[in-house]
Amino acid sequence: MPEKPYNHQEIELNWSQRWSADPELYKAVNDGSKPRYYVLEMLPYPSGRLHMGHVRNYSIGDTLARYQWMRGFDVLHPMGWDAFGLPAENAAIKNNRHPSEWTHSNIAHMKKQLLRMGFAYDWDREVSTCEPEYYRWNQWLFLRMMERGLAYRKVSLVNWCPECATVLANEQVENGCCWRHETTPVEQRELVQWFLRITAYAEQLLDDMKQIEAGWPSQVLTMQRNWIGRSEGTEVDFGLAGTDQKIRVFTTRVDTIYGATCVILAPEHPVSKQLCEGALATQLKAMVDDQSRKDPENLVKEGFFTGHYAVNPYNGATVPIWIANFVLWGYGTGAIMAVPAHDERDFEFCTKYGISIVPVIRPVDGTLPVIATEPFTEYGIVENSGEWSGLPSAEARKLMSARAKENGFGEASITYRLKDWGVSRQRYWGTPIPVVHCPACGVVPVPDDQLPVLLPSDVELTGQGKSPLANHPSFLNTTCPKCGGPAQRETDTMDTFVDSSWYFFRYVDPKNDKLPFTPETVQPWFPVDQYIGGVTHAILHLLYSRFWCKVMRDISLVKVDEPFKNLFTQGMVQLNGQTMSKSKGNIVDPDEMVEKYGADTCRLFTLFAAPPEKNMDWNESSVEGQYRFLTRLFKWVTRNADATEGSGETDAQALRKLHQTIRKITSDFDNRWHFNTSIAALMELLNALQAAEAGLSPAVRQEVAAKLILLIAPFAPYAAEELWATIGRTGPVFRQSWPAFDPELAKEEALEIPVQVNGKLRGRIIAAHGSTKEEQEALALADEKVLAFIAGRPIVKVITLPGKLVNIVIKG
RNA sequence: GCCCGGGUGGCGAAACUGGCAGACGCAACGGACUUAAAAUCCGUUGACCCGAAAGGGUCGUGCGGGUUCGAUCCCCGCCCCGGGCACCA
Repeated sequence: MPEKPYNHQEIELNWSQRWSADPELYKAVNDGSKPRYYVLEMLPYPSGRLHMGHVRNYSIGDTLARYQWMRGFDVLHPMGWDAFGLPAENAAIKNNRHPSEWTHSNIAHMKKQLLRMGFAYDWDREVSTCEPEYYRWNQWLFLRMMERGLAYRKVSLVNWCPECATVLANEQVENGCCWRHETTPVEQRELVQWFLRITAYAEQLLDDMKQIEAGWPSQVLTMQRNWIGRSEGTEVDFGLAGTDQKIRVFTTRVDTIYGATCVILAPEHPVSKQLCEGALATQLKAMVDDQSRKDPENLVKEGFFTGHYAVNPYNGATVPIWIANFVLWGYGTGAIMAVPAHDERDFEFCTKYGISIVPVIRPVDGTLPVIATEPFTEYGIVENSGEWSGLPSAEARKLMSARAKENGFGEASITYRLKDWGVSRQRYWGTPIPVVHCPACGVVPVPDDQLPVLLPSDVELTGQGKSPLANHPSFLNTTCPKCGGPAQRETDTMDTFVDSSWYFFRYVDPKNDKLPFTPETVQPWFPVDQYIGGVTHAILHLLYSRFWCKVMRDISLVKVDEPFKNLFTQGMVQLNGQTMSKSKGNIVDPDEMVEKYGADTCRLFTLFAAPPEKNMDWNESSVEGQYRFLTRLFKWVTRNADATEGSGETDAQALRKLHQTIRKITSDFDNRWHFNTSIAALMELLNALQAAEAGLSPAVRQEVAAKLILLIAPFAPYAAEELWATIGRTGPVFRQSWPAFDPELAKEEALEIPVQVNGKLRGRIIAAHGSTKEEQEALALADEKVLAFIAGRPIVKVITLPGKLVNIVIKG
């Protein structure tokens, strides 16, 4: 056949249409006849258009999915939409479009883009989290958590803009002010909100890391470990002088408690309010609302004395009670004892306010330090501490905790940095929280058979006032499921991280209307074999998903402890060293490149530019190279596939390169996914084939052409499919077997071995396969160039790695 | 400040982790084809030095030390870039 030109537009549009018209094409068989393989990529937020980060993520996943199909697996490769969220509401307010309409049109557009990229998804399993068919199961699962005490209400602080009279998300607070009222400082308001008790699973989330250690990047596990922040210490009750009241503090250094010179409360601590009257109360409110506290890096420690005193239960010492901006309400007990002699923060604070400094720990090999310019924060020997004096810190901590317990003024305690997950959002575009507030019965869960609690569509979004659902009377007013009396619905919706915490289970059983999914259906596919996504989700999404999985295990929906066996975190796509983002206005749209060069080129380029785990800087200059490569490949295959002439003298050479390439790419897939080197190997192969072309026999031309198509198929599916059809084979190409490599054919004719003299390359010898160490040494020592360098000097020793290297060490 | 990554030609990178530094691609330069251009094809391309040339030599993987026959790779001390955490008591 004559050489054909590579017309990417015609080829890709043709196959794109045929693929879209065939819903069976990418379906998982799911009958157990083949081993299963679940490839999962993080589902996108439908912001409007695909960006390069998506293209990179999905190119990696699609390449893997196609490879696993060719390896004979029954592959599950689904896609969906993380469709609830604030941007839809913002767009609604700005452009007067309904969030639903905005979201659905974005999904339609982005789906078209995904199809155009040639990604092989089983669209029958598409999940969109804003549909009632999906979010009703958020509600159902929420109710199960309520039953188990895992979902509960408590008072918590929210950002409040007095101008809009509404709650703001953290993203809507800019420089401590409202995003739409740049001069209006944001206040903190107390609101009763819903929480999920993830802290109850803190230990399991730590322990079960063992199960996924082998398949997850250690960096991600470390980040999660730090996030959970397990810390062993002691809780101690200080007395409030003149009353029976106690103030509980948490410390990891109870061994330093004789050096405590004040107690400091977080501004939000209830006792703070109690102790502050008049001018102090005003000062307190200002501190609570102070937005600069959210930027700890630049926070200047400030505080004030309450006029009250606390009593140290160990020695009866009376110390002043302060309130300070650096003490966190959300951690420990929200109150600390300050030991300036042995803690840097306390030192800084107490020095500033002239609070006394009492050293009580001496270094193991020294005397009690003079604390003048810096605290001594290490472990040492306890001093000036009554009966505890002389004990090493570690031992004192243990014994003193035990004493607190015995005497009823405290106990050893484990504290986590991890907090319970606040899921209430005073927003419209999210899952309604399925409870009813009844004046008679209190908080009443909506019964399962009344789910879903539907989000009404006719809601006015002004961005002002209370939660939008609270202004919708027919949604708000209902009857109590328990007593039948008039009641009001909860108007908060759920955090969208809820939606993405279990969608990958729903993919397996997406149309189930009895349960979130049937356990037996889902079980064979779990844990997910390979999850792929950005490292940006290393903490929240992945931690919530792990938590959710454990909860579902505890209610017998799933059997696995961990949802994702292997995790791959791709690097970010940057532009000039900066993350692409809307606010920076440096987003690159893939459409242009796809239009000009085609999806295959775009995919190859994305994979070729850098190894997938590394950040890549977007620089289109090398994209031409990928297009040229596909063009050359296309032409080579079409002009060789049914050639009838050729001597065959270069056959062995071509087959050798072919099998070396198969070996190389197979190992890249199975080990480290450095697809940049896989593609480079394919380029080398094509270069070699072009060089050998004139001497190839017809049989080898055909064989090599066919294998070449199979090798490129996971990376450039359109070109591969077109070529496969062009050479008269039956498709689809990604259902063919991945070519096997033959080690004999891949073997080099002879060994070329570098020879060094004193570690510097001085020559090369050609040795036969299977030649001995001695033979190779003899060859090296007979080599002219090598002899010239030795120049008759005495040989100290010769180091030979048979088949790899000879190094001759000489004197001088 | 702490914890991870990373630093290799003009650029993206490779070297499968102690054994031939720079594969593959981009860009650049030279040539062929062309009335011309584009496209395509062929060649050169780390720096410096010797040589008319073929060829040869020295240096070279952020900087400074070390281990080793041999270091981009291991160890010690720095510098720079990226990411995460950061008053977590």
